[in-house]
Amino acid sequence: MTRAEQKERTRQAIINAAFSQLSAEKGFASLSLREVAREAGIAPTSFYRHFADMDELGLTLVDEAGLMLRQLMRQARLRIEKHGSVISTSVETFMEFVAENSNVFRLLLRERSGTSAAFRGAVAREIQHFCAELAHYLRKQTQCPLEHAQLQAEAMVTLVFHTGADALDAPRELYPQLTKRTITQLRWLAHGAASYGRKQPD
Amino acid sequence: MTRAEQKERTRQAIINAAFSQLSAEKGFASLSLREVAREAGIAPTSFYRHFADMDELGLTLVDEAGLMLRQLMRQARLRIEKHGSVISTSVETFMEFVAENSNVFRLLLRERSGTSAAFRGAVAREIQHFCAELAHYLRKQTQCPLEHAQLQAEAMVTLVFHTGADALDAPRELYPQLTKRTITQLRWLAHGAASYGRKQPD
DNA sequence: ACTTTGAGCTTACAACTGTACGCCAATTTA
DNA sequence: TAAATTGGCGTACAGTTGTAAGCTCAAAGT
Repeated sequence: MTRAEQKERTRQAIINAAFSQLSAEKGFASLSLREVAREAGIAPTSFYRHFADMDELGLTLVDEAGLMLRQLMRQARLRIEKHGSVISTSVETFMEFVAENSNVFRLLLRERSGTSAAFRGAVAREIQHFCAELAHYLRKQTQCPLEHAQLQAEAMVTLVFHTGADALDAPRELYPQLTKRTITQLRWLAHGAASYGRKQPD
Repeated sequence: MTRAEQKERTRQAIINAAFSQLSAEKGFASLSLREVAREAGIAPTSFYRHFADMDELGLTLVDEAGLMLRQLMRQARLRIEKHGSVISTSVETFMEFVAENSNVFRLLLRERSGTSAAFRGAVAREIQHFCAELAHYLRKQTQCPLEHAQLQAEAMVTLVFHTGADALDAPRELYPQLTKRTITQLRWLAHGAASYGRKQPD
């Protein structure tokens, strides 16, 4: 089985090479097959033994990023159970994620509005997962109608993601301020949804 | 003066060529100087008589887009004075803008998280203008503290922009639904900010 | 032990990129 | 009218890209 093992290893080398070449100045679109192959330590044409396309690589990266997103949510839930305060804990956890995995978050952020419909769809699906889980959680907590919860979850995720995007261009010292602002926005939203909801059920 | 006149004309030809080559599948980054020159009807090297760089062209495009954004806000205000309902009128006006100028909106959306710091900065500035005007308006209307208004305006713009992004990939039939959802989110936010604000002034 | 498989390599090519250089011709200036 | 300026052109070059074709050779299958 050393055969398949070796293959998987260079496959990972390719994926790692791609991730490590992403940066603030370089998006996936401006990544070239040859560059990736070079950094992965293989010949350009060997790339095709693992991926048919750069697009296929990209979708793999998005999948991996989505996986990390789900881990993030799990971690947030754990912290909430211990620490209590739902909103602030969530935002803080998310900001940590962005700080420590900026390349991963940037990938999601960019390809969400990128030039490939397949990429956009993949990212949208990952974020939708995220929203759905959050909505489920909200519904348990506030016992509001499902559609309500979904709409609120979507807005929350939108606001948090936007803050994450700001964070990518901000020095670390500003993170507390960004976090605080976002927490306020989310509290407003939650409060409004709770009290306004009754007057306008649909 | 036919000299400068002619120059300005081909300059506009370049700008138009660039705009017309933007699409869902093609972002500014994947635009080539030669392609743009070809569509503008000039030789590749003639491009340099007008812009030092593709980047310089890009910043010009962003400026132009920002200008349209400000026109949009003016139009929204006019409609509000006639029609009343602030939130729904704003969202509807914005959705029309996105539908009719999708390439312009896409440019802003993409370069906001693009690979050029200069671009990101330029877009951020345009959106900040947008937010500031909205904040000014909110403050007049609700008489809340300035920081409050800015925070709320920022959240509103974030939510509306995000809906615009969704709209780019959605068939026209879904626009009313998207619009309705966003209006609800904005109402929640406004309501929450108004009532929650007193309890937590800062 | 023999054959098949397949990951990885080298070489090669055609397409495209940005841009340096120098010329032309028409407008503008002196 | 003579000189200077300048928008536009054609040519040319070096670099990069994706990928096709065919080889090698060690592991896996028989």
